[in-house]
Amino acid sequence: MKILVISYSQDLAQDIAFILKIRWPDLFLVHTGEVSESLELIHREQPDITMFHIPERREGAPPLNCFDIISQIHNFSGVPLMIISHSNDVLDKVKALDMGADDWMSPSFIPMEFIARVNAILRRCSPSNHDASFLLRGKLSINYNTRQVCISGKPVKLTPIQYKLLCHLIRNQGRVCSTAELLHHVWGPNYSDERELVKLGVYRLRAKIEDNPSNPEIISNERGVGYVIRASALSG
Amino acid sequence: MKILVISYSQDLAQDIAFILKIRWPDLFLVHTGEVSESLELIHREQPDITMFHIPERREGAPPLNCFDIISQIHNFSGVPLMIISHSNDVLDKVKALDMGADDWMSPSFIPMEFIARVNAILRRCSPSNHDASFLLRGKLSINYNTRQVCISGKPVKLTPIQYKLLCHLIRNQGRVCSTAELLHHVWGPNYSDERELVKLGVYRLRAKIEDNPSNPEIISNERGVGYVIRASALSG
DNA sequence: AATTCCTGTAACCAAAAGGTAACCTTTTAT
DNA sequence: ATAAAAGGTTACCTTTTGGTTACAGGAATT
Repeated sequence: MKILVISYSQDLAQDIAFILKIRWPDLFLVHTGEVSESLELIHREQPDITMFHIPERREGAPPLNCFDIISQIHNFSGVPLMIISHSNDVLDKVKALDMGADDWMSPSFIPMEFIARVNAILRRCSPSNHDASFLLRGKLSINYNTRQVCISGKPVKLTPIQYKLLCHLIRNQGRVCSTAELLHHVWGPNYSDERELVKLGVYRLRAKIEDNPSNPEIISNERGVGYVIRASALSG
Repeated sequence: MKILVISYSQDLAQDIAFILKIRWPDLFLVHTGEVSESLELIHREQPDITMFHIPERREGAPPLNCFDIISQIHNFSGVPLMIISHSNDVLDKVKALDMGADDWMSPSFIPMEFIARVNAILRRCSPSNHDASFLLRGKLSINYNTRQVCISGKPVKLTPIQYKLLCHLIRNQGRVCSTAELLHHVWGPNYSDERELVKLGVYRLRAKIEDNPSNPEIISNERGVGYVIRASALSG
């Protein structure tokens, strides 16, 4: 996954790089040079997504025209573009989006939202990338597109019920999900008293995702209530 | 251009419809009914984009789980989703985007920005974006003009259904397409329970494009869900 | 008119998944 | 200490699913 970050603020570039590393430890490029160089870089590197930080103002130099840049890029590349700009002017935002930008964020973004939005764009723009819609929590990763689940990098084949069960627990990570709740969400609204099923379901899921199923670390039981994946459970 | 708006607030639905009419005077649908009906509507109408307004709170009824809805929709459709929600919680936003939403806006959006964002999503997701007249992915090539399909350079003659099936899977490469979705897209909206057809259709398609049909490498099955062409499948 | 091709129906089978029930183990309450 | 309850474990059975084959009706082609 090749990510190109173009920023004229050394600090912001650093910040973005740091954030992106959380999710894409391997590949990214940061550039803080001149516009023409940046365009050249897009052309040469063919990144999967480009983040363009438009500076508020540059001393000496003429003010950068964000729209010119977008249109220039789109002359030779269909690369997904995320604009990062201080401007609060809705007109700027609208114009940028209309000209071909895929999203627009303020530089004071919240890292998690930033990553999520990058993800959303990548998912749409490079559906061939099997990494595009996925969640990484410590040793566990889930790709919601391919429904592929990995534990410590190793792929695990889950049945539909097991997959749904894991997703629900992950989605509600840190909160104890009652047996009745799991039954309802995973098995469906027609089930309500068959709590045996949850027991077996968890057992079978554990058998596939726990290092030592008889001493489970990921899915823990809250006696008399239900099951939970604690925040600390996936760090190993 | 078919736009589906699902809202539980009659007022907001009206507002959105009004705004959308500025840009797309012709086609749109608004729905304000029950969740199951809404899903059914997506299934039947196959909109190009869906706006989902998550209500703040509904009296009497259990609170709507936005994430469940997204995940349910993605079980049978790859329709682009824009979530409209009052929630200011970044975690909600991130979760929704991670689960497959394409954008997230507050109901107090500025109309122009709303339109611009819908535009941006459509630009990326609309089919016209996908059918360059020619596609080359590893060993597979498709000429959309002549409908000529080649595997490792060798031309393959596909029947209409087989061609549509392959195109849909390729267009959604990396995403598991549910049996229902395939049935709907390939066979048409009048089919909904004849899952036998998909089974046979895939079988016959495999017979033509797989090196070893009884050990398929291109089209893989996701038990209990559907079929997918994985990103890695065409490299050979 | 004859033939080929495409599509859908039906049936078969093996494998996978899910469910039932029993039994064992641990925890909790009396 | 003992019984009861909850959860873990196992074995077995039924249902579902997907791959496969055969066949027939209808459309398209010759």
